Amino acid sequence: MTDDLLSAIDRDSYEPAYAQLVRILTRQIAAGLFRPGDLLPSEAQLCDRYGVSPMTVRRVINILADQGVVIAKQGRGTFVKPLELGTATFDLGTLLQLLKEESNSKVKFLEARITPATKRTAGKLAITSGDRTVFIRRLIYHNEQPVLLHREHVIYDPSRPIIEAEMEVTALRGLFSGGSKSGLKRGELAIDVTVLTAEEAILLQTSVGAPAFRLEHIFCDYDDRPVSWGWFICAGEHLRFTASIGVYE
Amino acid sequence: MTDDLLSAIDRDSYEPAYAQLVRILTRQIAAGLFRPGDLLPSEAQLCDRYGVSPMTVRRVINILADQGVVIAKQGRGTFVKPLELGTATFDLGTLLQLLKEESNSKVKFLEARITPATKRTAGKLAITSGDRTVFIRRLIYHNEQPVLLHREHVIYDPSRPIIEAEMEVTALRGLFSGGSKSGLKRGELAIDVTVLTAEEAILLQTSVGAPAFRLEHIFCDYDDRPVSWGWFICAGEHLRFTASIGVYE
DNA sequence: ATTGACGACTTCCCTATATAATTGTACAAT
DNA sequence: ATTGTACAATTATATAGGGAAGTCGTCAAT
Repeated sequence: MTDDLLSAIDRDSYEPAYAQLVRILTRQIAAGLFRPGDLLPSEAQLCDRYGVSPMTVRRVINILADQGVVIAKQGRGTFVKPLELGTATFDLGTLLQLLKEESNSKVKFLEARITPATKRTAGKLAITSGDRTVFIRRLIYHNEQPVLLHREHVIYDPSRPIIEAEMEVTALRGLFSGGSKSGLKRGELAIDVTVLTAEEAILLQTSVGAPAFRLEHIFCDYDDRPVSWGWFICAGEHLRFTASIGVYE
Repeated sequence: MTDDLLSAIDRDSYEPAYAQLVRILTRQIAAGLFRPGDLLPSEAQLCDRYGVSPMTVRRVINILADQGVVIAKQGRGTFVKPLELGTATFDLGTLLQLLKEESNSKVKFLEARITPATKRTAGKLAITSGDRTVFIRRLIYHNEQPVLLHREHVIYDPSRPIIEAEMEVTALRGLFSGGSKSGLKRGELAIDVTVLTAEEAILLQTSVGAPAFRLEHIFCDYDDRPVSWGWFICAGEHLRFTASIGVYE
């Protein structure tokens, strides 16, 4: 208790004042000193209490607010937010970490050929059915073990000089680390569940019917035209998305 | 072009200056005026260009930076970030939206009984095997159709007054909207894939072996002790996680 | 009892200014 | 060639304060 009350900004620290105050308030909330629904001290009070300027306190409140820890209501005060499932966010960090370590991972090209677009592919890429696309299949290994199967359709259009660069980017390495000259503007991702087909099971060296993630992606260029559509298949045993909600000290 | 160059802060607008500038810069980036890797105008230049104070520009840069659109490097400048898969974040918004509309969704209690903890449950809840827990099974309907199956183990310990409140919170409604008096501090979530067992398939009125999401959760109280462990099962056909990366105007 | 005006308090937005920290360059000294 | 120094440009942090806008209670007028 007294520890929390005695906590103060250390002016000699390399840690900026605002960061220290974020830490202090977060810890106080985590310790239960302020519970969900409680009113935090007003900004003026925090200024006096910690000897910082209003702008600094505002900055701290803003940070806590878009961390989702508190919510500030004009004219009323700043309140501690309760635990909400909806605030949980999952990312691809775990998936990508596997592949970041170059040494342990490698990519095997299975196939790359030019083929007319099916109706479905044409729909996804906003082209007309029968237009030519480059179809690519890759197998990504981690520790000598196949983990990801990647299928992708890339628009084949010699009139677009972008294409060449796309192929680079789509070379996975670029996709993950983000090549600077990509010419890609945005992408849409979606996660589905599926069960492995016979072909997929063989490639991924596991059993048919096993549950798997399917990560679909579409990338668009600066004219908002789709350039590539594809998806990764990953057996469930190799992947898990995790998230945390609430306050962590 | 000229449109982008002529764009200015409207002082009479209700939209704050910082928000307007975020919008302006975002649109310029989305339009390809600044490409990945490019250097943005310096903060001083932006001040002159748009007639705002340095603090306001700093706020704008900060917002863009933690949106992942740009990255500011001290002493060098602010750069436009390339597209990176790792920045994609998925949330439970779609899942929860289904259940927010009270009218279309209802919860059916299947079971709630006190039972000794198995080894696995004890491990998850950090109690000793054989301790009593409350086991709960629920079925969540949306539009008269079963969508989610929920299983949960809650610690049964009369000496903890929290328990009573937990039961409230765990009453789903509270879980989603976040009861203010929850007494819960934090939670861990994980998404797995699985295939439906016979029992699950019957309850969810779909077929055995169908792929499904499994959303596991553990909630802890203010002493960091686990209070409840459980998971939702959702057939894949009803759920899809989506995310976007890149710049949206 | 209801309404309306006022004031106290709060968060929100913005300006103006100053100082520190980091980086890169140019140039002189070694 | 390498090193060191000085300088300019940049972002990062912080101070001090003012006005706008929202909320809530008080108190007088109706």
